[in-house]
Amino acid sequence: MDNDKPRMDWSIQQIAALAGTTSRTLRHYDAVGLLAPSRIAGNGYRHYDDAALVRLQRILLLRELGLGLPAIAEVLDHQESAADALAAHVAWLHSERERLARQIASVENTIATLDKGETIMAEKMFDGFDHTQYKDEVEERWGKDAYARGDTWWRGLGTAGQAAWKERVGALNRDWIAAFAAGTEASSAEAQELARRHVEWLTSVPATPASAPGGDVRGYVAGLGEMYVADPRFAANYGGSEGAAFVRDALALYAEQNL
Amino acid sequence: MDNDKPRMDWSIQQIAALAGTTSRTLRHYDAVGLLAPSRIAGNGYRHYDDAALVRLQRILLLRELGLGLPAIAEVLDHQESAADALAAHVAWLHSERERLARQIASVENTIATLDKGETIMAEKMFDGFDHTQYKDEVEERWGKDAYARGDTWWRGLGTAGQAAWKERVGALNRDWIAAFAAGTEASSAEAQELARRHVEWLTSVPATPASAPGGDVRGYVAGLGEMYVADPRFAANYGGSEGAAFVRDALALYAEQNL
DNA sequence: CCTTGACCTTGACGCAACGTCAAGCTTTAG
DNA sequence: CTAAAGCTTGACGTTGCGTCAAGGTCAAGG
Repeated sequence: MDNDKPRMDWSIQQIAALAGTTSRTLRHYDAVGLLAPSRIAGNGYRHYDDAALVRLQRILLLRELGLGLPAIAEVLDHQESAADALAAHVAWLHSERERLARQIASVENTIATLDKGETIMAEKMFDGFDHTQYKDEVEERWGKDAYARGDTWWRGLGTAGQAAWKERVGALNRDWIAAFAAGTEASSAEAQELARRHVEWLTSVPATPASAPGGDVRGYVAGLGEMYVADPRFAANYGGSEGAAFVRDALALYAEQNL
Repeated sequence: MDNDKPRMDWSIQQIAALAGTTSRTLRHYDAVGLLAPSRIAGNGYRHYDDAALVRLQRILLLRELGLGLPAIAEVLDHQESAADALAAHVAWLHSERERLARQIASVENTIATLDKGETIMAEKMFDGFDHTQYKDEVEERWGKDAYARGDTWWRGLGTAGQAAWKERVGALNRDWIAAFAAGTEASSAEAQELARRHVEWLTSVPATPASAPGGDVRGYVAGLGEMYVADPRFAANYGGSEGAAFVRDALALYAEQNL
């Protein structure tokens, strides 16, 4: 008879205990407009009824699933179809998990390197990179002038600058290898971000057409990718020919879409 | 000849570019004591040398691997063996990845539930147990004093204790429902084990006669079983009246044989 | 009437790691 | 000489509350 409409009236502590949260959280939700008290007494005390409890339960459920408070508000207030919101959320969760996988690969890679060669990172992080080693290639492909300019730039860096630059290359290569080892797609956002970094790196070297004012950056990047695959010395930097192919594909796609 | 001792001196922007980061980050590292400039000019400008660059490179490498700045400082300053720190870190990464996996499963589970029956997550209401909701019943059946004691006990648990307790109730109820759904007999070992857990749970609540020193535990348990069937609010916790009847029978048998 | 003591209120800082203005001084290029 | 860079410190914003801090409210007890 009188239980058809349960007229509940809880204090902030009580409803917090009922829902398994804290009063601070309730005040926070009130502050951000996610859950207002059903009633505020003359003394300023917050009071909640059963409708508020239902909403609170839903909020906490969605929060446990990892949604942010704004997203929760979207679902509860503006008919944002919980299923859709959760579907989008689960996609984000998957990408996060993949990111962790890559980072794990990267860290384990670094640990292995540390265990093997005790050379702590930085010094000869990238032993495979000897500037003059590619003198002939550079001259042949992009002209003597290019090499001369590059050489001047390189020696101008000083040993510290060179170490820094090599370290940067090493980090980039490690990330490429990690991404490849994790089975990342060349078209994925991660691979494309690597491609962006790669191009950024290329254009920072004044010895290449990529950094020339009117240079054909796009064609240069594409050609470079092919060289990575064809030349075993380069391919070695990317985990062999397959890894290099992965780099090439990612670079090609990036060049096509962004350059 | 002259390159043996590189005497470098870069501005904040220059070293930032060399290392592939921003000047803001450099100032931040200075502020938190992770990397101080090698020199500060009379005009207040920060200047960095090659030693600072090496340190910066190491910082950025470790940061890319996901370490926090305090952890990085630990590694760089107090011989914290990079390999050990990274090993601990990779363990943390794995646990995070597993957590994401569980969350993904949970979200997909919820999505499936939403797709099937549109019963939006209201079912999870009350976790099957709302303490104050049954105030009247408790007072009527076992006296006002009992409710007061129970309420005191309940609030004395603290949020953590309450959450744990509710989780326990939830697990018990889920197991009851699962057993009922599986067609388990009330007299079976499984059902009797559930009944034992149920009584154990009841006697842990000081608000009931079950936990009183000379209380009539047996009669209490029997009466409680009847109430589960008669009261739809309780019955709902056990999969409807039939499920509740199953619980009642199992409890009655257990009380008869063991109490 | 006064005092606890429990419960309530509104601030406001802290956390991680910077991004992003903002206001103002210095140096360099034209 | 002036405008454009480049530098400085200062401070807010981000995510979701935990954690004091200072003080008002209310029922019970001396």
